[in-house]
Amino acid sequence: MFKDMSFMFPLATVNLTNTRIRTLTNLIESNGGQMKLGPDTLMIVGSDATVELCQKQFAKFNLDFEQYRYQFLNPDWVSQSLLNKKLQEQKKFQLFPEVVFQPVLEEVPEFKTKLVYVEALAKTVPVREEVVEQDDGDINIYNIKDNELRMKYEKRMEEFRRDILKEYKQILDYEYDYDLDNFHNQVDDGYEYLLEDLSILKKEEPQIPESEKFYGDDDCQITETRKVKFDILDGLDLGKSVVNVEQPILSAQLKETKQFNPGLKRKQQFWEAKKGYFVCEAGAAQKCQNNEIIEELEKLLKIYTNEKDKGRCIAYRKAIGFLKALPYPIKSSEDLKDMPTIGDKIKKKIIEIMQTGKLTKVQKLEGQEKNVAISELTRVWGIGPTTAATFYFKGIKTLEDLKKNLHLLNRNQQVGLQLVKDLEQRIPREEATLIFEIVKREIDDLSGVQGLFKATACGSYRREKETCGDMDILITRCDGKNTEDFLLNLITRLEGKLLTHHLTMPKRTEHDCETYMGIGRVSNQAVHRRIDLKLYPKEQYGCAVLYFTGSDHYNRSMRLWAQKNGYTLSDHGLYPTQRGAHNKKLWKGEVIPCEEEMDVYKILGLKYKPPKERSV
DNA sequence: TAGCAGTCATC
DNA sequence: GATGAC
DNA sequence: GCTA
Ligand SMILES: O=c1ccn([C@H]2C[C@H](O)[C@@H](COP(=O)(O)OP(=O)(O)OP(=O)(O)O)O2)c(=O)[nH]1
Ligand SMILES: [Mg+2]
Repeated sequence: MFKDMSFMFPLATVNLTNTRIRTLTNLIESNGGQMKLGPDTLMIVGSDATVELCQKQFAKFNLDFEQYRYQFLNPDWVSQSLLNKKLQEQKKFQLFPEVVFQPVLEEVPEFKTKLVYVEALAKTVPVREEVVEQDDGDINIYNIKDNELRMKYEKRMEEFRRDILKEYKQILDYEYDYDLDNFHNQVDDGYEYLLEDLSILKKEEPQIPESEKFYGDDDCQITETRKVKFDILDGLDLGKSVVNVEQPILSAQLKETKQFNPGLKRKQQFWEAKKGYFVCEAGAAQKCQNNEIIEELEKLLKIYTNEKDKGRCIAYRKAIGFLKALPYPIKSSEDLKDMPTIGDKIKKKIIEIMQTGKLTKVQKLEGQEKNVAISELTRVWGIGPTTAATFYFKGIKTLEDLKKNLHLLNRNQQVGLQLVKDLEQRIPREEATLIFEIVKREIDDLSGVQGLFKATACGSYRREKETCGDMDILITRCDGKNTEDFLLNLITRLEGKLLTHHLTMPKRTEHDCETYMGIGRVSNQAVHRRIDLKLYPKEQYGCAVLYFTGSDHYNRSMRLWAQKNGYTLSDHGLYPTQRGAHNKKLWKGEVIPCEEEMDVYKILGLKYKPPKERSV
């Protein structure tokens, strides 16, 4: 129940961008408040503390909180509505008719749109930005030769145009229950259309001198969306008079990334110069020289993880990764000059650490009751920052409190709680080896043929760490044949010998992989350990070991590099990928076969790193 | 100002 | 879709 | 929080 107060804003009058709304949501929700965002209103429920927070945050935004606070609501009503999930359903919060909405589309760039002047409406409307390959102009996909067919087609196109315009009008008139993003999704659904066809005229593009233009490897350039409503042609017997209606244009025309990924060369050249910034290229330093700084920054990272401050998490993680790759110690602020990932704020913090050995910020935050509680609660497997925070606001602050509230935990969390003391201990390498041996023996016994299945111990074990947080074992069938039920049988056989608890059972994914997560121990007296078993088909082995060996930050770095170079890298494979504005995926090609880790490094143009050097 | 890795399981 | 995990 |  929310005994506290609540207030709401008509979004129309508050200049809150997406980013700001996200910041605000995070802030409020991580402090026990609630925030609901409707298409036109922003509602906040919380205590006095929440109000204070909002005031501060608004001040940071340079906004006067009091001016915008619209009204207080009856807390009982809000409690009821939240409990009944009414608010989520009420798109417009019609229960507050006194709120006057004023459209300010330009001021609230809610969606990834650009503003386009629509002549027919005599208004500027936001239109989602899209890019697509432009062919050299010779191929006209509406190349319908038969006149009658053409007229039929054009008639339909006309109707379609009218519909779209009507919808746009509705949006603008607020008759439509609008959610522009959704609207575009709906339009996307089955439709493809040309902006020109909607009489939406583009603003003049800025003139780029010919010398600065880049037309891509194959003299083609993505400039604008070219869309066709596919089902508009349904029922028309077009014979062969229409080119390319069968396939979406993107996949039909962009066969070879290298050839058809426009601007890729320039992009790759650009990132090549910054290759050193990627820790996957630099690799971990043989001996880490900046442990003191790293330890302190990691504390801050942990705090921000608990606070769910995604942006800062990323920033600190990158900075830490970079320091781990640095082969020399930082001695003075001179050393910090021009270091990537280390900006003004982090630089200042590093200097403070060098001078005093610690951070006042950490001291301040670490001691706060809420952070203490969340750190404590997230020790349990299955409880993350959000769950921990909700527990905290229910007054559950320690593991002891959790034990009294077992009904609030799911099965896995209960196991996690029961074994928390065991699971947070790291595994000595010898014991890890023993676990691996047990699994390997069972694999051979089960398959009946020595070496038919290959098992690889990955994770920190493969990176030659002295202790491991858990066991990560990757299994593949060397002859590439069917592995139906193998993992399940393996687990059943290991139940008496190693495994004690199951967390998730194997299930085929769309990529033909299976994952088991569980807990086991080498003897009845031994400590319980987390054990992950993964079964991947042989074709995916290269990418799978690469992924499962990590470290997590190393993976992210490598995947970012792949992204910047026109690929997508995952545990299943390496794919050529074309991205448009805002890194939106436009096209994903066929998987590039990589049976070995080395294949991935070669294709990405990165130096091979032995596992040991991947501990960034 | 937007994006920051990519995927899977569970609820 | 949110959360948590690897 | 950093960066294109
Ligand atoms: O967010 C993540 C977490 C993990 N991994 C990969 C890399 C990692 O090496 C592997 C196994 O994960 P685990 O959590 O076991 O990490 P680890 O590197 O083995 O360290 P630890 O010693 O804590 O087990 O899975 C990721 O790609 N992303
Ligand atoms: Mg591990």
